Amino acid sequence: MPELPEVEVIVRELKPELIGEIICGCEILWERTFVSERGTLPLNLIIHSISRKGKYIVMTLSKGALVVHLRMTGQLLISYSDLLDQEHVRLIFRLSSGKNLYFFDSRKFGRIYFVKNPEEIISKIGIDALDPSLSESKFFELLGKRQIRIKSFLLDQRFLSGLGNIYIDECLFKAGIHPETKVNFITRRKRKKLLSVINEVLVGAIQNMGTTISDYKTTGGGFGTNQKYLTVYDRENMPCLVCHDNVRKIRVNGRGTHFCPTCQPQVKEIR
DNA sequence: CTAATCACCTGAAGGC
DNA sequence: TGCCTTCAGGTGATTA
Repeated sequence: MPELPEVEVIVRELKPELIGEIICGCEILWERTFVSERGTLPLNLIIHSISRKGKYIVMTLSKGALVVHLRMTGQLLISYSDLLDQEHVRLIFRLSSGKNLYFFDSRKFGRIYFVKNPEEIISKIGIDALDPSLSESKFFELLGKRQIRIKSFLLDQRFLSGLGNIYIDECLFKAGIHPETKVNFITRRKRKKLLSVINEVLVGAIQNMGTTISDYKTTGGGFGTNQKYLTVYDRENMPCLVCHDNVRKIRVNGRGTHFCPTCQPQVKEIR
């Protein structure tokens, strides 16, 4: 569930804790969590910088980089105490200051890659949804004349990265676009609206420290509050907060998709 | 190009 | 209580 805002909050919390630290130990408790050519992490590398692209966390080291994807249930938590006996610990980095960086992940989907160059991973995904260089014209160009449904487009990280199921439903509601609308049927006006809504929704969610539905926790162990402000996600059969029509739930690309049939009318396709 | 399905995993929730 | 089924959703691979 961590999407762009949750990952951004985690990155902001990790920075002051980890930059300058030396990784002096790495214990892998679930093999598939850690991916690298050698299968192990060279020790005594310094953490130089921490950044994010889409839902990936990038930690550049004095040699190579760690790239983390939390997928559904991954959590990065920092603790001085020994949490080895806790459930769902998949990997532990021991740091020079005595701190430990724990990777928890109940569903084991999360991955930590060690690569020479983070571009090996992050060049495969599209521009970050909050990248300042994402102009209207660039966004319009990405949308283009695709026949794909808008929800599928936003789920596909190769076009625009960072949005996941929850924020996509929220953005499409606020932009008044039905999730099954084919991209090429979205007017210029609506495209413009969609981009500004994506910005508002993501920035707002970061201010609220993310959305905690089930597993998400910040690195400090805190919870987000953005779930209090969700308008359609997980509100099936509840009244729309704008028009009081019932929120509907359908499946798009196998994902539960929530929308208001009145605020997000289905576009009549010509021909 | 687009879409559907499955695989990867576990825990929570619902039905009986 | 308890067993069984379904659902949750990020991504990649495979198939239609």
